[in-house]
Amino acid sequence: MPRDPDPPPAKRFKPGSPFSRLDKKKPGMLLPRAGHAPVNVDAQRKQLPIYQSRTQLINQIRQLHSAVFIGETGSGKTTQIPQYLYEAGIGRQGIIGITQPRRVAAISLAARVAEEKKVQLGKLVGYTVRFEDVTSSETKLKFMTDGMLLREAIGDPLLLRYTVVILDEAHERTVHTDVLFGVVKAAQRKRIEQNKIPLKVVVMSATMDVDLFSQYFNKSPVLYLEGRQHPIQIYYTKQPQSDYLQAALVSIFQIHQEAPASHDILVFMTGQEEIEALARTCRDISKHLPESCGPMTVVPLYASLPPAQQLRVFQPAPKVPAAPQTLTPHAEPVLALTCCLCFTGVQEGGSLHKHRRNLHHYLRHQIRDRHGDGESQTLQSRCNLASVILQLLALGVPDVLNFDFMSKPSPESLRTAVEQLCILGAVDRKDDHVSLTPLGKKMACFPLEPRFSKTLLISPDFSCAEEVLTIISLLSVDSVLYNPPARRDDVLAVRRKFISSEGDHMTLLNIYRAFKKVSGNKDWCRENFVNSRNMGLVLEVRAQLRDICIKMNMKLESSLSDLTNVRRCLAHGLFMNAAELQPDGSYVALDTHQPVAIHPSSVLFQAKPACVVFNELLHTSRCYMRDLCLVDAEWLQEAAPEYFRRKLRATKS
DNA sequence: AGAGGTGCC
Repeated sequence: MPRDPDPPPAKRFKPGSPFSRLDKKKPGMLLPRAGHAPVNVDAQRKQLPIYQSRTQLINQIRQLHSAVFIGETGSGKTTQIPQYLYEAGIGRQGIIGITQPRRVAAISLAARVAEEKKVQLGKLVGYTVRFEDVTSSETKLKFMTDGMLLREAIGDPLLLRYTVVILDEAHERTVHTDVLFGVVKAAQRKRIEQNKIPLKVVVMSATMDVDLFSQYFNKSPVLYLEGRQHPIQIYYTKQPQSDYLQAALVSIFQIHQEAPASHDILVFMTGQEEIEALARTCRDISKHLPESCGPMTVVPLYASLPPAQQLRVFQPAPKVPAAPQTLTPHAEPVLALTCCLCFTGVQEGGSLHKHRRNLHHYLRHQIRDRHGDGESQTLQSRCNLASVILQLLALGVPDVLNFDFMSKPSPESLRTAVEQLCILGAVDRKDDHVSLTPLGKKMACFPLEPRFSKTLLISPDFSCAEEVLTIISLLSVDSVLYNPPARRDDVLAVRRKFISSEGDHMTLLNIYRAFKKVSGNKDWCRENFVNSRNMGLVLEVRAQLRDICIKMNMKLESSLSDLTNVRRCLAHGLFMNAAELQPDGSYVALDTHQPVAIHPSSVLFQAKPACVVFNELLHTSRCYMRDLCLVDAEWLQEAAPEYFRRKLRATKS
């Protein structure tokens, strides 16, 4: 069928259009353009629209405890406001902390601001993300991930090192950022009550729906940051596009042909798979373009790329960065294509499923950005509330059930979370009062889900802490198993030598041990279809967890060849995630009695183990158990006799 | 007999 997408916006270049306005040579905005003539960063800073309102902004913030800023991407708010505050002497007694939802953003923003301040990164300007702390005693402007500040708050609930906390990208909310908001708000209130140096809170959002933020921070004023570096003009296609990937592709090459070579194109897509496919197609096509077109560099950008590759979008080149919806690089493209999806004309059965999934993905972001109601449900579904509750208790929040959440989780989900922590022995509950047990206190020290920190903490009782450290680290990162579909048979053949009939945990452990034997050899990884980057992360996570264990004086022993103890330990830690084989060959989860199935990726997929614990449940076409470990039913009983007695009663009644 | 989302500590 001939495809006839609407003429894309590039067709409409004409004098006075936003594109022709961009023809005026403007230096790159937020990031250095290495390779070009040296640019004057001071001059660049002064060109930012936000610079005009600098004095006014400073005067307003000086008088406020809290403020909410709305400024679109490109207004320069994230790089400039921290500097304005610092330059105006606001918060000089302490640190100005700027939180970001993502690591790459925290790192690249810090690098840019250090460049603007002409200082070495890690001195006046630094950043802190997991595994990387590029700060020093001199650091006054500190970019960090939200998660890092939340961790810091456990040791310092009043955030006394900070005089200003800037919560950036506030529109990208999760349960964790909601908790962070609550922690920051409480710290601010308590510091006033205790006559300590006040904490200024600045919330920055790219979207207009900031009423909730303003309300939450004591009806703080909302300040609008006018303008952006580059004007925006939105064009729509006249008709729905049956194949938005194809339409994007056509648009990309029309723009590439017509726009000046210095301009970049940014395409928003729904995920890694689409991004890689589009990048491949673009590269293929660009090889066969006439020379008059100029070269095209295609730079994919998504989270699972190595950070160095993610930063490539900031290098100057004619290029097409392809980014998922949630990742906005801090470069100003000449044109951003946001691809909306629709069902019209989607015919093939296989791709219908895919489109539906993508649409779902897309809508979720739309809904989350625009709609206040139902939001808390979306937020909850994305993360384990039990770990949030544990964290709150560790932060010293006295009444967790009535914590000042910006969007309150349902009482039922809160109850379930507390119940889970109770069963794990992390909390005690008397009437409505919930408190941390000594075990729970230790559990909160690990950057892990409660059931994993519990498993790790009891591992010395089974003399297998080293193995459990390894297994939990392996489960904490994206899979170390590399499964290119095109080489499926090779993968199966190579992996056979690691497979354990005791399940996925033991199989992963075998792979890790083999990897260590060859000292992390990259060729070995390639030959054995092991993702060496993720394996590298495993080593980092493991080292971090091990440090925490050592600080707690845990006895770190290895069970060596006998892995029964390891499985017993997993049974004792993961007993809430257990399932039993039924006479008809199906499985039932012992906790909820719901039917579950073994995920096809499990090494036990074709086996029929009588009793297993699993890592997580995946609700897709069915309810799948992922990462299974064979256990004895008796181990579960000895792990939590009371819990299983109750479960048994529930079954009978 | 058969899967597929993200980010963070």
